[in-house]
Amino acid sequence: MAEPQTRTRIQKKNRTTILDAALDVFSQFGFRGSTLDQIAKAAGLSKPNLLYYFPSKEAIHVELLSCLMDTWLDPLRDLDPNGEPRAEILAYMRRKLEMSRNFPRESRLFANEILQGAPRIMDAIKGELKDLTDEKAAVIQGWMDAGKIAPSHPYHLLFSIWSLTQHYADFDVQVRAVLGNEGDDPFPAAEQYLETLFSKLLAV
Amino acid sequence: MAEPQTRTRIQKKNRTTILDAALDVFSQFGFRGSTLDQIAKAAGLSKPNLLYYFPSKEAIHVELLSCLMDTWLDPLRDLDPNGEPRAEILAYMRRKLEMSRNFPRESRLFANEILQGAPRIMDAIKGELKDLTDEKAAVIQGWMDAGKIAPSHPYHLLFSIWSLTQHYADFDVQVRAVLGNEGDDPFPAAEQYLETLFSKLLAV
DNA sequence: GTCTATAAGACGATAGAC
DNA sequence: GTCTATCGTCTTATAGAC
Repeated sequence: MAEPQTRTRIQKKNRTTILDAALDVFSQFGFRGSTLDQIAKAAGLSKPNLLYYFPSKEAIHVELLSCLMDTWLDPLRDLDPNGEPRAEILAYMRRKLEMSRNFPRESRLFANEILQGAPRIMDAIKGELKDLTDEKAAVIQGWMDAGKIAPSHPYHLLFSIWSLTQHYADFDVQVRAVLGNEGDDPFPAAEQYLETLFSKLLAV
Repeated sequence: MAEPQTRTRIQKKNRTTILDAALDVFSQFGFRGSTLDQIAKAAGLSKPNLLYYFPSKEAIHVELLSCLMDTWLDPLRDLDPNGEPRAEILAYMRRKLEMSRNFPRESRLFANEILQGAPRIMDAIKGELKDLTDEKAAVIQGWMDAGKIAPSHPYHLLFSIWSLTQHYADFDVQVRAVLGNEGDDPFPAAEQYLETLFSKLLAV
């Protein structure tokens, strides 16, 4: 009963610490390739202490994935059907690229899960993700039909935005190794290139 | 001494069977997430028998990766500096997309290795891959300088071909889930879309 | 060459002291 | 809440029969 807020605050802090450490590990090695020992060491806690806050290794992973899905779709949700079509799509691309820059671990966690056949996230793929994609693809198709942007394939247009932007998070070590000077930030040039690419694609 | 060719033929056949099974498993779960039991079961052999043909789990993985690098760069090697610039780049994109269609497991094996920080392939990335990329980026830069194709970033142009084409192998289950009718082949529409995309990007 | 049996250690999870 | 100790299982690799 004494200081319940303090206990809660410590609990939340430890849960956050564990999830952050787990994101480090799971995003790199996937679910099967990650161990509680690695996560415990990264979190600076003992292994049994992890399992005091989460019932199992899988529960930690599931928690990360469901948190991820919530924010992962935000950039696409913000695509405004009433906005200026070309500007809306370019702004969506920029938001996705910004997510790759600011949340590369989340992008790699997602990539790892998809590569493994999406066993723990297929419901969300066929549900939330597909529903939102269907909705926004219809908006884009409407813009194409109205002659606001050049006609192409709405779904593959969205796929191309996903793959091009997530590439800079998922294949970060390759991008930096090929560009050399690995301390340099590849994102400014990437943004400029992608703006050119999509501007030309969408121009009527 | 009796029938050495037969023994060799059996050995080669078993090595091939093991490598094919290992490709199935490693491409899905990565190195750390895969087990010899899975590979043995997929190959229809016993676990000790695997280790009769390869000294260790890591040796199987390394063998797969070095075989992969040999063929992975072929499409880019075939980019002809003396060809017609726009046609050469489009043909390269088509060759890469064809590799994603015909060798999706190899693409996912590569993606898994890069996601994990490329621990067993970084030398090849900084060596063969970077050298070839530098060489072909210079060719593309030359074409841009000569006004044969629209100016952009040669390296990011290559990155965009890699990410767009490999996406259809690496994120295959997502692509099919979002498109619905998962038996349908997404590659024809993908090829058409990517041809449009790069045609417009390169047009002077 | 292929198998069963097993060593030696890593792994997820639990028990119980503090 | 956090720890040490430990259980039972999984995993890589080896030993040795056939």
